[in-house]
Amino acid sequence: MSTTPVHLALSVDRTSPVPLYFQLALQLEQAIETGRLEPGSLLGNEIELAARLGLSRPTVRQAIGSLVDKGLLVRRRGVGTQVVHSQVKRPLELTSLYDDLLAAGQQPATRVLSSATGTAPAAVAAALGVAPQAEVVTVVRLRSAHAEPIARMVNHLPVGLLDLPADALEATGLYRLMRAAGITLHSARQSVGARAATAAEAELLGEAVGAPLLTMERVTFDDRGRAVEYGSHVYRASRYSFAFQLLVRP
Amino acid sequence: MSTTPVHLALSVDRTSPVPLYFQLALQLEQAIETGRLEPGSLLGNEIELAARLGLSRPTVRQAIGSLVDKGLLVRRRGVGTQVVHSQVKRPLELTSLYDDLLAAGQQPATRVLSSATGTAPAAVAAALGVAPQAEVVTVVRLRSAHAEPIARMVNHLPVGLLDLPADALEATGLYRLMRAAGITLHSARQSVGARAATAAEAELLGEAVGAPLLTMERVTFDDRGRAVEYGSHVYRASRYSFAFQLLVRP
DNA sequence: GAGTGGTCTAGACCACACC
DNA sequence: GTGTGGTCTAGACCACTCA
Repeated sequence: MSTTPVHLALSVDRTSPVPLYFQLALQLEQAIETGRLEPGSLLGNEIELAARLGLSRPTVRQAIGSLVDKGLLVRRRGVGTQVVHSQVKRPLELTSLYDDLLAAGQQPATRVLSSATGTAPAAVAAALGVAPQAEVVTVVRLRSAHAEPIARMVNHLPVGLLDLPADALEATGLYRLMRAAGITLHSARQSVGARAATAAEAELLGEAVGAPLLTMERVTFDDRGRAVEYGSHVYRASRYSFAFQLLVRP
Repeated sequence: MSTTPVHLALSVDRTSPVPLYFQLALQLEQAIETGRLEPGSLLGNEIELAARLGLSRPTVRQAIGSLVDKGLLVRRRGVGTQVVHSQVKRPLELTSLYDDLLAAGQQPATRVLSSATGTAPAAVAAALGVAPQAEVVTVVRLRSAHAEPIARMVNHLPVGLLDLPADALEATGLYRLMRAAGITLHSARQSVGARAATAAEAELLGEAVGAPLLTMERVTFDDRGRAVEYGSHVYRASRYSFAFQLLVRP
């Protein structure tokens, strides 16, 4: 007999267009986040849960499985399904400096330093997977928060992919513009390092020459496999660092 | 009628203890990696694939779904399942410097500079979630490749979790020791930044004072939610950077 | 309209953990 | 031995895409 350790008010609405497994996953996730489902507590077995909700077991498993993938639950054969103890925030996402700053309660501001179309340098063309002398749009932006410069961001995009009016770029982030244009971001390959600031960078960012800068290069692909953006950014190490959570592959 | 765009030699062995969906996923993944399934090609519909292999559709879906989660395939309703164009290597894993260097063909060498048990500083205790004056093991290592120093790594672990003989630490990586001890790593929260080298760091790593260093702090949790390790590492920016691929959450 | 993936059901047997 | 998750089946209907 199962002990049904927690009595949650779970229910599904079969008239809703939202998939049943998704409704259940949503409610479980909320119960975990609000603490109604305590860390370490057992969820009760899948069969009983399915019976209680009038669902089939595969549907319940699909809901639970999605939360296991998110790292919120852990399944143990012969034991049961438990809520993870550690506070999993969110696994690493395609971080957007704009959104990061917003989330941190800072007010991001952007100044477009230049925006031009021209032939791609060899390294950029290779990263984007376009012909060596193909035309690309190059945008250089200075991102600040609280009137303090944070980063210089250089982006290259294939021409014709997206309109990039300066006022839109100064009002929001590049990824938001892409998503709004119907581009589905799929994956990115990125590299994070550090180096000393050049004279020009020091001047622009208000650091000393030789000050440590955090660097990131990133190629982003959409779901058709097209490279949609190549970025090469430098951040003031004194003002910014990347923080993220990641899950170990099972 | 479906066009069956690719003729793959797929088969499953029902006498094997390996799950059928996993066998299929493995073969599809291999076909993608070797190029037999070309980027952009359609996989053929799930029903037919199931019939061809003598499997049920849910089993085939489970195999395909696992590759979609890995970012190797993209499903489009009404269209089919396609191989992604971009070469997805592996999503971000819990990177181990030891394994990174091995994979890069370098020969990692480790020197244990110190290893001691003592009361945890407040910041360390907070990160590990142990009592403020609890005992922790602190290990300091110098990691090199090709006789060139790469990083200084400082790790704190709860006492009693794991035996850490110096010779084992010099022969392999910390995470490998943990896994071998039956610890299942689950998630990690980490932060990557940069700063200038102190005199001691410069001396140890063979850099100039003030040279840019890449820093990483990381707390790692096991599947029971216990913090099993807190690390604070510095890398020579001139010799190392983090490269990884990530998937956009769907 | 034809073809695809998305969702869902009601069972079944197995492998593993724990008592 | 008992209870759990892990795997698998053979269907079904729906929603979306594209011609």
